[in-house]
Amino acid sequence: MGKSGGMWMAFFRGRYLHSLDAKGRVAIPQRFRESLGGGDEALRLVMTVDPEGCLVVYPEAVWQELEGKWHSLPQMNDELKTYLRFMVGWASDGALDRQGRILVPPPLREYAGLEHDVWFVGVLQNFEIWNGDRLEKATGRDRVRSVTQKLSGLF
Amino acid sequence: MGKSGGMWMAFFRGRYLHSLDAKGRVAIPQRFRESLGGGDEALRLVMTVDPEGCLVVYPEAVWQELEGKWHSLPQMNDELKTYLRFMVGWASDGALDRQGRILVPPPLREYAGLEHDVWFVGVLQNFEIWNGDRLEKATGRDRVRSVTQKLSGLF
DNA sequence: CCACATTCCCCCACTTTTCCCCACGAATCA
DNA sequence: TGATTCGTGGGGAAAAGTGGGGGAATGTGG
Repeated sequence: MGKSGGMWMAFFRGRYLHSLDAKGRVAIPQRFRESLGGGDEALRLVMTVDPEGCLVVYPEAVWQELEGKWHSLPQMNDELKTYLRFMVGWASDGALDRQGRILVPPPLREYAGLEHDVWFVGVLQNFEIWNGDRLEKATGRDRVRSVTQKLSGLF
Repeated sequence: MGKSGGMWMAFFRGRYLHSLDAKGRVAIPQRFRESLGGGDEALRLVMTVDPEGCLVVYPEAVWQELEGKWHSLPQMNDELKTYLRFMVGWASDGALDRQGRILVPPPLREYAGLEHDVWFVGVLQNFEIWNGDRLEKATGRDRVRSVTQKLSGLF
């Protein structure tokens, strides 16, 4: 399922409830691990923050692409600097341990308000890690309905 | 009827009452299985949620087309992010087991309020899975009547 | 340069979930 | 009335997630 199907793009989909243990570790959903990297090698990733109040996780390759874009931008204005201070300043790169877990650094844990229960949410190219209450607010039906209305013209 | 008639399009039609077992599995109506995939191969599908409070199931091919469209849009847009968090964030892809059943992941089960009895409703390109009470409310005559009036110009 | 504390990561053990298989009963059709 | 199809239920192996002990690495303060 989702894995060897052939031309099935390696997108992240779905939501999973996992638990952050006392050491600050959390297991990446198996489904996401499959989308993370080729074969059974490194599985490196980059984690940073999102203004919505959650963490965002990119496969290393995707992140590098982003950095390339930022680096090649013509001029460095204040807005870009603010943006980079945010995205890059919070970024933490790492790898999965042998049990498929990552260690969430304390500052990121605090930023996203992560306690014991955390939600993983796949959004195609990357996935997010949420505090349950915040996620609920961000995906409430009322909000989704209005957004759906606006976007429905696009497809 | 409906099935082998020749140029009969493989749309989903009709409603069926099935039961979710203790393990969260439910059999896909045979009629729907026929419309799902070519021949007797994979029969892969993607299940997600609808703001109305039910689940939506797409054949894999239909879903991929949607993802392709989303993927081609500017990913930094907040509204798109909210939309993806909803549609993709709830998505679950899988295949039928040997008895033609799917496993409904607990979060989706809870979202749609699915207990033992669940309704399958075909709506052309995809089909939905409903809690009985919610379905009744969503398809009440009064509501349908007013909607029908609004649409009457379209066909 | 050397204790000491802290952090991180490996390994192991346990519980829960998922999935594959077989079997039964009702309905349908010949 | 026998055979086939379809929906339902459950056993059991495999996989995935969780928690904790302990050693290596890192960093800090004398």
